[in-house]
Amino acid sequence: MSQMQQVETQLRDMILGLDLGPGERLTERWIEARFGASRTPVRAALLRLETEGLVRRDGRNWIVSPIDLAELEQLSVYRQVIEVAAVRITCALADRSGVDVVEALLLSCDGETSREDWHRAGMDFHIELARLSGNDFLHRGVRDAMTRLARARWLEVRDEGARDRAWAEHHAIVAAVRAGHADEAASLVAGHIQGSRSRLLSSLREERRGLRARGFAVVAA
Amino acid sequence: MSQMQQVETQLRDMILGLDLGPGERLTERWIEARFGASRTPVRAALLRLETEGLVRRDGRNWIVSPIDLAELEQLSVYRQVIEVAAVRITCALADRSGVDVVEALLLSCDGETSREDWHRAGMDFHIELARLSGNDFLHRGVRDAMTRLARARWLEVRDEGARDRAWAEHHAIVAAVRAGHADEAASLVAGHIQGSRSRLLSSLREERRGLRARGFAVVAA
DNA sequence: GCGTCCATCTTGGTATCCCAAAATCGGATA
DNA sequence: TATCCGATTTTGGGATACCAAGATGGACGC
Repeated sequence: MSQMQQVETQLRDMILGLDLGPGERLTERWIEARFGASRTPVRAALLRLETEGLVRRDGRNWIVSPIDLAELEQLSVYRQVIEVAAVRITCALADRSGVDVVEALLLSCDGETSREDWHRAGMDFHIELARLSGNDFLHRGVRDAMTRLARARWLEVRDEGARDRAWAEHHAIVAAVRAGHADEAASLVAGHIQGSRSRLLSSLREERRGLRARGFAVVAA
Repeated sequence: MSQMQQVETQLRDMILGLDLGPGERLTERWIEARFGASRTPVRAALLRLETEGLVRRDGRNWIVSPIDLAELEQLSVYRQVIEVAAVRITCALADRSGVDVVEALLLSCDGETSREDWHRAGMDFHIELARLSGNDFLHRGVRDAMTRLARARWLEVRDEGARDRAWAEHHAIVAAVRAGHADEAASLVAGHIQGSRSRLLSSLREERRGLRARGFAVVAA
């Protein structure tokens, strides 16, 4: 694997894992030293992460993208649009056997599963579900949206109840898709995303002070 | 304007204007010489154009992205999903005065207008229409999709009838959005995109031999 | 004539160097 | 002590040097 890809993935992991706080300044030279690469791959990685929305420019400088509540709201609307469209397309397919793979993602989580793995499986569920549509743009759209949402979801305070409810909704979606019930699947997906959105945003709005105190830039809606 | 941005925009214009044929190989050193910049800005430009889908890697090399009929088909589905969603959102807004700007785009074209300007106005209509929704992700999604479609639309053989019909459909969409008739606007947009898609694809499929003869890589569906 | 193999050239990947602009820090001054 | 100003450092943008891997091509052997 080339150094550029190494820098890119490691930096992405640090950002998504909140090792680098939202709003934190990044210097090319710090990254260079941190990962033992030269500036060329570092700059390439930053350019790619910029298009993913994980990093952005602040004047001449680089910063880790702040958490922007308005952006999260728009993102949820976008997700709702494309995920609903994706399941509708999937329901219209003759071969929907791919749902098994998606269901396996759900079944892989139980009481022993770490918080990290729940988090990842939650993202992958939506990404893989969209992939079943066979439309790369819907798939990539969901993937990009989930990437941008990842840090916020990590920050969200979730009770176990919410997690179990989300998992139940995921199962219901799988069942509807498997049965090919497009309208039902669409409304389940829409409702699920709507619910995630309101929980996420209200949680973040409550937590906002505490997060800023931790040095995390959280931009209001 | 920085050199990187110059290289990026000029290279993009050459690709979209078909001065660089689909499938053509690009070497960093050729671009460097062509634009009088060094490899640093050249590489940055290539990385950004890669995320726009205008350029891609072929092994270790760079090539101008071929025209991929399967991709165009998926792209049209994606467009349909997000553009319909965008006009529905716009129709639900209290203030829809932004449609005037979009309508002005249509009115700026007449018999004297060059083919280039018609082409650009056709793209901008859809992009600006999506922007009215106020959702950045829908807006960017449409912008990216139109960028990827641009070369194919350029290649399409269009009679003046098709162009006028498209313009009439655009006007109808504007009227429906202004009146706030969401369902009507949605079905007009869906129909318009559907029609564009079938005309575009059938035209390209017919032209495919000729295009390949001109050295343009056209990948089948 | 044809295929194979080795020298050579080209290419992208990486490291490093230079530069101009911006930020920073210290000291002089009011 | 507060403030202003300039020297110094730091930063990103750009240019260039170097390298390894892959492509190319021509000579040699069959």
